Amino acid sequence: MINMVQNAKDQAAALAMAAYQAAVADGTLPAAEVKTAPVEIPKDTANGDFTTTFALAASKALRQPPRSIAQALLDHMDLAGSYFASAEIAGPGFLNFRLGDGWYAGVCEAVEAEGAEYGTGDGLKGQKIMVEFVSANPTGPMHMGNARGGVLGDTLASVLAACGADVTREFYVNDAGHQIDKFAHSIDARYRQLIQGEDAVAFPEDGYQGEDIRDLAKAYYEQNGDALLSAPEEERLEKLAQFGLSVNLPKMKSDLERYKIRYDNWFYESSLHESGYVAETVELLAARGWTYEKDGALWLRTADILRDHYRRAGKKEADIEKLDLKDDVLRRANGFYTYFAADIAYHRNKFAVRGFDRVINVWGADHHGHVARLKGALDAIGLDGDKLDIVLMQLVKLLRDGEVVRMSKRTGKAISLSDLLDEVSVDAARWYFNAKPETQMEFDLGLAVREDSENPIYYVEYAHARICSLLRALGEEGVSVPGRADVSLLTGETERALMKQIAQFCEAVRLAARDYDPSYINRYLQELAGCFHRFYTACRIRGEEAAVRDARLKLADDTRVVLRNGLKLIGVDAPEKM
RNA sequence: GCGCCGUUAGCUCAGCUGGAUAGAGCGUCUGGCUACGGACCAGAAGGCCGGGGGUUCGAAUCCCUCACGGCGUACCA
Repeated sequence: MINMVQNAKDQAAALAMAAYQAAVADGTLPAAEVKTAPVEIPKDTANGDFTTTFALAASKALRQPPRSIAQALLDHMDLAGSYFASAEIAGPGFLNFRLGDGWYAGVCEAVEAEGAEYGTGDGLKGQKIMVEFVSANPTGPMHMGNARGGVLGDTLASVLAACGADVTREFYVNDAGHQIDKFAHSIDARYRQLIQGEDAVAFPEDGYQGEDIRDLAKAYYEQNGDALLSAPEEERLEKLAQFGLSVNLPKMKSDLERYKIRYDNWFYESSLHESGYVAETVELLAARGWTYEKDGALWLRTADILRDHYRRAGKKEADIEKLDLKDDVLRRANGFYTYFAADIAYHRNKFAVRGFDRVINVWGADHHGHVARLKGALDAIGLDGDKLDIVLMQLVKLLRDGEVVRMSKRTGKAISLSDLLDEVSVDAARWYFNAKPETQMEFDLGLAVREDSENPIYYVEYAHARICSLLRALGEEGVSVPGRADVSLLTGETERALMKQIAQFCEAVRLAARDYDPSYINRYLQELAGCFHRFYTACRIRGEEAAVRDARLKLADDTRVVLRNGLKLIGVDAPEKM
């Protein structure tokens, strides 16, 4: 992994520190406890390519005005053999560095050397990480929230893998518990209505109203007739639930694959119940003294667990009281375990059985109340809740021509993921939904088409297609991309800006992984495409003198590689023609 | 009530661990190839960064407070 931005930052910091030491040695500056020199990239290139605020930050400790410190640094600085061609003092005491030819050459060499690997790193090497995302209830079609969570989780997994992590993508199938029960009762009612008439059978008040439930009942009836009608209720529900899942799960898988999402593992909640792992986990909590019985149910002392946790974190007692912490039921009076109990078991399995170093869950923000208690429960069974990271994603507000559309599965009026993909291209949807997790998004179906043509994805894809077209045109004239080119010929503003942007790719990947925010890649690519379009407008390639032509051609090809790498990271095609 | 997230240009959103004159896209307006793809480029207009305090050389960024919006506060998941 070659990160020329980081290299330059490190070098600028080292140069500043060396200059400071030299200035101390000859008495120009007083000795003081000084940390490393902070290095930043100025927004305006008129202020150099890199800058250090050393003089500003150290002014107080050294008891000298920033500009005189900066002058002393400059007087004691030796740029020979460095990436930098010059340094100068500006403003209140910034020390600005300007990059030399060697650095730019290094950027192009890095792309040349690493190719499809360019941008990847090893910062997370050796880390076994799980990203669990979507995990939608298999009781109905996936909705817009899943469209967002799907992109976020999948792309986050890609970004982490690009940083060297050993990543597993997982879908948790909630094929047990109350929701499935409701699902079964709903299909059962529709099935009986089908045979005995709508009026003869009451539909459960809290049942799933959707048309898809009727379809499932009808499909079962067409395949198996009315024999089930005379079976005991328990058997009927069991059979119908299994039938429903056998239809819905493959549909979910294929919808997700259409969305270019493939999981390494589909984990079934039912397996945790069947193996006794849920019961065992609850017993473990009981053995450690974290449970008690009340009203026939088994409760977890969540309030105590969290109170301890907040105390350790230094939260004020009065603030803890205000939280009004409550305990949770693990096993109902009827003997069934709650979803929470299963979830604790599931996460225990992730760490204790499968040995993940870190587990990331992408959740809708409506689940945020669940975060602290799940982490707390993991602590309570002797695991480390801090190894579980929850990415809370704000929900997508669905509008149709400015009016809010309810996303509930119960009403059956939700717009499903597959409906969405019928209206908008997969790439456009993937680009659009790859936004910062905490921003609330609005998605207006009435504007979906306009949204599509305005989508910046086309700006980025166009840059890639343009380069490919250029390479084709030159190839037909017998001109191919040179192995090596003299990058020092590329001194134009747009050329240098493009090379600097290419160098930034490693940073974009690193930040996306650090912040669990893969939308860094979108913004980066948009900027890269912009740099390329400006370069392309300002600089001709075809017909230029051979050395210049080759250097520019090389730069265009490097851009193509980075565009392709970046688009691949977010699961969007890099078209050669549009 | 308590808690989490948010509030930046007409709209959708950036702004990395506090840094120089707050940015981009869309929309509006004005320009730009007989030349490698005009799905492009250049320029203009458009901002008390929700309000008010505080911290310091320096705040959109950190702290406090208020307002507004979304969400949560289940023997649902």
